[in-house]
Amino acid sequence: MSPQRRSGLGTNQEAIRRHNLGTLLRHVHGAGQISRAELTTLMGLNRSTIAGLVGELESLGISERATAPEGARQGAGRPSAGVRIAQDGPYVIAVDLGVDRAVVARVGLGGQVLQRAQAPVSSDGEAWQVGAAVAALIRAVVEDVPGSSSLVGIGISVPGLVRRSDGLVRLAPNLEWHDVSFGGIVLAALGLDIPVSIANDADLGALAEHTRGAGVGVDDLIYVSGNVGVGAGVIAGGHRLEGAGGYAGEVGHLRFNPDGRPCHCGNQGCWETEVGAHAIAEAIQCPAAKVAQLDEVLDGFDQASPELRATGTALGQGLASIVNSFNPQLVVLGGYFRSLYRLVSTEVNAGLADRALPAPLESVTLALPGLGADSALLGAAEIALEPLFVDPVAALGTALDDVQARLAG
Amino acid sequence: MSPQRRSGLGTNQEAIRRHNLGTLLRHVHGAGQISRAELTTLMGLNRSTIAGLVGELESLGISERATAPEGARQGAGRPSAGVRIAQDGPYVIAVDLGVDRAVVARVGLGGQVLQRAQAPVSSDGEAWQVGAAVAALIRAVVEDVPGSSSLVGIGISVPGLVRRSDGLVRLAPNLEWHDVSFGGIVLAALGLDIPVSIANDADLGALAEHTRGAGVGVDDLIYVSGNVGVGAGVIAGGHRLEGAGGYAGEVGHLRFNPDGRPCHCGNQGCWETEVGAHAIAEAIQCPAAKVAQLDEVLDGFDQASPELRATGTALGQGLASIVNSFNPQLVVLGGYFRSLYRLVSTEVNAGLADRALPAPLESVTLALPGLGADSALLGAAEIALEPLFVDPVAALGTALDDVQARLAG
DNA sequence: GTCGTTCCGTCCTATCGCACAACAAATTCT
DNA sequence: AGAATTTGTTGTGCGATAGGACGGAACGAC
Repeated sequence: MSPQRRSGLGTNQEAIRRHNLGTLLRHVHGAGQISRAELTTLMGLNRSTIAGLVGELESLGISERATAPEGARQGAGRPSAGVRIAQDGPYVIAVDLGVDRAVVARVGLGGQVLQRAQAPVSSDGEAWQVGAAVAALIRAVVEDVPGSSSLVGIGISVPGLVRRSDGLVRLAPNLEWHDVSFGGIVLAALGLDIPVSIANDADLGALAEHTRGAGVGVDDLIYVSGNVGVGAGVIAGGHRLEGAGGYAGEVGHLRFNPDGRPCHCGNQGCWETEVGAHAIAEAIQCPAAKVAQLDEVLDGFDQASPELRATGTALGQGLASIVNSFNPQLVVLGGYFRSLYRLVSTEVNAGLADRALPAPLESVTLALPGLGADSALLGAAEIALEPLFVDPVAALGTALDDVQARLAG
Repeated sequence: MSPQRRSGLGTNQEAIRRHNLGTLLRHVHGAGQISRAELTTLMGLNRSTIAGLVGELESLGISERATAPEGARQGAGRPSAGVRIAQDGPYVIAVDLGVDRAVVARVGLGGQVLQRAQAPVSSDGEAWQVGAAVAALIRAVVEDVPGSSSLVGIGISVPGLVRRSDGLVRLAPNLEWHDVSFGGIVLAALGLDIPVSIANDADLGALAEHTRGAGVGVDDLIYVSGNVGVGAGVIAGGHRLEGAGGYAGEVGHLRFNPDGRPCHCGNQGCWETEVGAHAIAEAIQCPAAKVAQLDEVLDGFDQASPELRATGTALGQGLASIVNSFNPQLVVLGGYFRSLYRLVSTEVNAGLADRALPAPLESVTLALPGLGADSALLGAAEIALEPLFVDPVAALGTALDDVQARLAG
């Protein structure tokens, strides 16, 4: 997650300071609270340098001094002063657009959800209607913002293909969107002009699980999301795998069974036709109206039917292709796969072990999300916070104060 | 390809110098010759800083001053002095281990093959026999090394799964190797102790094509290699995609046709059973003995049979799964796919267009390797050179002088 | 052919960031 | 209670890049 993927540029001293300040903040953000001594070890810098950086962060109002917690003494010596995210520090708005509902949260550094609101969204709604609904939720969520806090940006998670160059939603099958500039729509509905980042829900799930979920410290992981459609987000070498256009991870349309059912993409037998929500709904005879809440329906089961077990096998076998392709250390099963895996973990594991190559198989683990259903939401917060870790001073400079007043007007 | 994937470390001034010197060298290496003015623009540093870095590189004996080439004047002003790789600069040994032959080359900075040798390798040979053969080739290749040149390391390309933590060859099906420490074997046969880097041939093909082949400037590309087995190397975001163990890109065992032929991996209908060398040999009724030279056999055709065209379709359809998963900007078809694509490009393109999602499809291009059959060889050189770009001073410090004399003794 | 323009290399100085050493402070261990 | 240990603070030094002044080398116009 280091910010630096500079192409071939050189580094000057100004860049050092930016980078070190951003990295320091990233550590504080990741840990919530951390001592200066730990920072010294982690970053490999001198005590005095860390002191200078921490001082700058405090004078920016981002962090504040904290005494070490009671229990955790580890030896002799003067205890190290703690650094923790400030109370009224900068925050972002995170939006998780689902198939049938939108969740909006105000999230501070450290990943804490400070305020939260949600509302149902009709699946046949026009994009501008959804945008208006989201804008209303955003207004609700900034109700009680302290005046000194400033808004850094908005992050939006969308269940669809998002072009990374400009954030255009190319295709969101379940919302029936084609080429929708949803970021612009939300900004227009708010009457604001601040940085908006949009990305695919599975990509953001992977990011959040990597930062503060089941995949902390794991640099190669995949978040497979069952969310009506099936998609994956990939963290490779500690960085998001985006692909040339931003569409990497569309594993739902991996070829699975050439004689299988037709897929909405136009082909036949895509993996999604076997493990997608509609296939599972059919396996458990769930009415079509409740497909969007498939996870809750599945949670109501305590035993798996043979049909459902076959689905589990298909899930495992498809994961094998993913494991062979990406060789992740961890595969996180998100969306309704969370509920499904609880019922048919045996079949999933068997299907995976059956079809994966021995070498990639031995290093991979399946896991459930550490963030529950909030992975994508917190991932949206992460991408909105990202500018702070690249250059804290600049990001705070463009952040917006007094959002509540501006939105009221 | 920037060296910086520092996890969460800070940067000190020493690191700046290292990084800038390495980045400068990387630019010279990539371009062969480049002017200081261009370096100033590319790296965003001051003229005087570039001058200092170039001076250090020259005093290290890595680069030398060059006058600008004749034709290329672009306007008024004093022409900028060129920087070019020194004549007797450091070099590496690159080894490309194929199924039936080994190629060894002495490669200098700039990617120039200075000397080259090859020999057939029996496919049922023990690893130590192959190691001895490779060692003999290495001795041949350092015959005429100038005394002032020093050897930085050895890079080896292997057609199999290589564990990245220690370079162990976990599995090389066509050599029938299991858990072979080939780097150690070669070093023992040479009686030397220098850095050895080993990696999968497709991974190295991707790296070389990215650095100096068909994918220069393309940060998301995939090199699909047909080399008896089928594998892929992935460059994502300008960096190698290695995966947790180093096994990423094993696309030969993607599920393709569940009712298909049995694969040596134990499953049925892997993609490799449709587009692997044995399948193609069958389609063109090529005798089993010539499977290893499939590319030459295919080059003898000038028209494709219906069976071969079906193989082309299968190739394209399988590529669609890869394109959907990785969203590359470029797919380079290496190994015997080079020859195959010349015959059945129509079918490959059609199969890809048929099965890939529109969004990833629109940004992808198929291409032949810019380095011909040398992709993996030059990729092996690249990984061996890598330490020079991370820290030129340190890498030169551990480099070996007078290799010829040491190997003779 | 000469002069002006333009761009580049070289030298010197300034600025900035981190490392280092010395000292003071706050705990733990004996 | 005192020694030992670790950390925060402060002042100094080193090193890397930036910036400006100067001279050199080529191009273009008159």
